[in-house]
Amino acid sequence: MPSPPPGLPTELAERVLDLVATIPAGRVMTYGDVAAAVGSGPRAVGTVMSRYGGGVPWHRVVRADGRPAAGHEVEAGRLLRGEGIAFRGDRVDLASARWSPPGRRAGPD
DNA sequence: GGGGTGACCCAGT
DNA sequence: TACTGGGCCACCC
Repeated sequence: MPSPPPGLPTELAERVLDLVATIPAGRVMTYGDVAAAVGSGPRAVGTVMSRYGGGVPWHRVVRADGRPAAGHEVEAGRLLRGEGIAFRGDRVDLASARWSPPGRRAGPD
């Protein structure tokens, strides 16, 4: 069993993790995108990821400039390349890899 | 209740 | 492209 981090996950953390878990392989989202989707700020998302990101594809969440999470550039880059994500130097090519969750508005309901 | 910290974002230079 | 300053939100002491 993976050792759970100290402190219990908050409601915001659950929303962030749930969303990140839905990001398909080969695609990425920025902290800002995730923040907007859960109705919070990018700093808060970063905090959540640093504390509870271990259980989700955290490498699929990158900064607004396409660079992977601070302190995990190498690890994230290795995983992302393994998923076939296009790179521009050390940064993800957001133009082709950026992803957004499907909005219920567009679908039948 | 107040202040510090952090896997951030944006605009300006 | 790199650096700086201000703003943003949640969590911890």
